[in-house]
Amino acid sequence: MFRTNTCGELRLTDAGKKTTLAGWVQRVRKMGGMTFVDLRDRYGITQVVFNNEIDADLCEQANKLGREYVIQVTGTVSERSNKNKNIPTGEIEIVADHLRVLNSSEVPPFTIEDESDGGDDIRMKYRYLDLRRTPVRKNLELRHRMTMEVRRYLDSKGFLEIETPMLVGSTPEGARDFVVPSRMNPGQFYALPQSPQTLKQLLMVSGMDRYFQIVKCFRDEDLRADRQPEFTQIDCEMSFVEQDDIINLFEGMAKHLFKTIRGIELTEPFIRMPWSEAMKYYGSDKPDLRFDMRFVELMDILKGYGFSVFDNAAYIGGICAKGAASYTRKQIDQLTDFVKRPQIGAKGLVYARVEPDGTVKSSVDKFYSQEVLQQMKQAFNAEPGDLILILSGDDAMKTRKQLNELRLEMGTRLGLRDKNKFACLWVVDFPMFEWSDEEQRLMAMHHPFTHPKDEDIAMLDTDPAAVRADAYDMVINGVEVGGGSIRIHDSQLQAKMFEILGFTPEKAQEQFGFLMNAFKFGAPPHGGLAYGLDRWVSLFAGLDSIRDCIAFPKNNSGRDVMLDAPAALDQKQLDELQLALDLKDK
RNA sequence: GGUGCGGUAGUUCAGCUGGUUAGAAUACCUGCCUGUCACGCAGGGGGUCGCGGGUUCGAGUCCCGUCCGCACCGCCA
Repeated sequence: MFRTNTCGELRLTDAGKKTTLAGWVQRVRKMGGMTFVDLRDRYGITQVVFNNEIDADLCEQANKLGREYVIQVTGTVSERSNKNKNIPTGEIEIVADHLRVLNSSEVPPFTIEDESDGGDDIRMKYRYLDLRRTPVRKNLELRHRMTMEVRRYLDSKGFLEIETPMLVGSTPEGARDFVVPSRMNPGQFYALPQSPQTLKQLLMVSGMDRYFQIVKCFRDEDLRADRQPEFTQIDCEMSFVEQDDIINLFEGMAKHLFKTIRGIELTEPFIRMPWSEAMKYYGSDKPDLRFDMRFVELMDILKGYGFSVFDNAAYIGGICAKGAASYTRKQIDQLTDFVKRPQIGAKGLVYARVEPDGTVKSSVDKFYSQEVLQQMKQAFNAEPGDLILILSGDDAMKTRKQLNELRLEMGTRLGLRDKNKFACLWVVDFPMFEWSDEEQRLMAMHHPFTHPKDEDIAMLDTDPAAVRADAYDMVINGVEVGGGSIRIHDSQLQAKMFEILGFTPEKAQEQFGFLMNAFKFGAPPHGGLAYGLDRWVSLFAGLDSIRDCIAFPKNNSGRDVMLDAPAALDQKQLDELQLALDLKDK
């Protein structure tokens, strides 16, 4: 037997037992006549002791061990004279009587310890070593537990897990596709799915009723800390349901995860906030509701007093930062610089402090009487010690988005974005379309299969931009953790959608004929949702990047630095695919 | 496509307004050490300052270009 126990399980009650452990050498401490080895596996660390007076040869062997050697040790579980309270096995040690080196190791390029000295770059290059570290392993363990709970929950609700193909056809709408050339069909390409969207809808046509899949999706777009070109969705679809049915069932799943994984019992229903409200009060379709600081619009109060910036603005709005009146001039200047950064693009920042006596002192006092400023104070329900921050602009939506950045920044500065606090909500009633300047046409905000709200269908012909969709996102702490919609199941309505999106009937037939044809054969009403697994895990683990919960992630440029992929193909492979490269020189 | 920050020992970093032989910590190697657990003590080795060009008597330091990394904007139905 290679091992009788793991490095994490032996306790004082095991004292006196003979045991064999196998694992990696975390560290060797040579004391002259005796040598301590910390032996590590994924279950923990156990101290092994070699004593010169008991077996000099064995101790000499132990002195030759290096970091990350793989060894097998047989010995007796013994009570330690000096106990280590920092580790679960700290009350015992193994008094070794046999040592076998299973494999040696070069000195690792970074220290394989909880607090590694390695930066991201080198840890990614040697990710297999990084994964030996407890914090990283814990993230994968958490991910495993979450997928198990997802399967348990959905199975209990009658869902079938069904696999859909990874080699599918390219679709024009949405993100760029990763494409795969077909050797047997020269000049033709598969695409990797951006999501199994149409396939799961076809499964509904097939009567599968309740489907789910924990599935890789692929999008050839630029990366972010929360975006990888391949990522995992918990993809679900249901038939014979309305929006409420879906929201309730998947809110139930969220609560199940909170309870089983984080031990948090969420009893209240999640807030359901219309998209228009989210934009109006938070300037974002994914508001972070761990703190309030909602926008207050000030057009009525502050316009018309000769302050031209405000008098000419299409939008004036602000937030009230509780207790931030003590902000120094320097801190305010930092905030001003923050909102003026090109990525945010505000022209400037107006502030007002509520003094201890209740008076308001602002940066634009010369334009406003105390009476007007008091009116403003009332609008915010501001109290002495509060700091009011105001942005204005000639485009209401743009200014709200700027104010959103400021709100989040203030939330961070005031410590209101606690990673152990969770604020969940549904954002509902998204617009059906949004205008694309680049394409000069309406684009589907969610996707082209989304059902318009029944009461808005009439507007599809008259005012499509005003049509709202039966679409919903779940947002936790400002992170979009999932979203879905009721789908169109009528081929006529689907055809109309494609028309509005600028497809000719021929093009629509070519791209999505399979779906519209299927709808002609008794497609049931259906809808669904997809959760982003990587984001859920990151949220529960308190990670800054989803990379940290992915075993082998891509870097910022979409490269796998460990595999050194992507890479050029051999000429032979290109020849087989009948592909010739025509790379543009840089 | 764009903006910002970074690239110096195996690793993480310091290195000022340009100026002798580029430092620290840690890791590594050698020796000593019988209760360590971030062991300790003594000693040692280790550098294409990302790369290319320029300015200068002189560049890790300044300038230009380029590559790489990270964050963000665009993009991500």
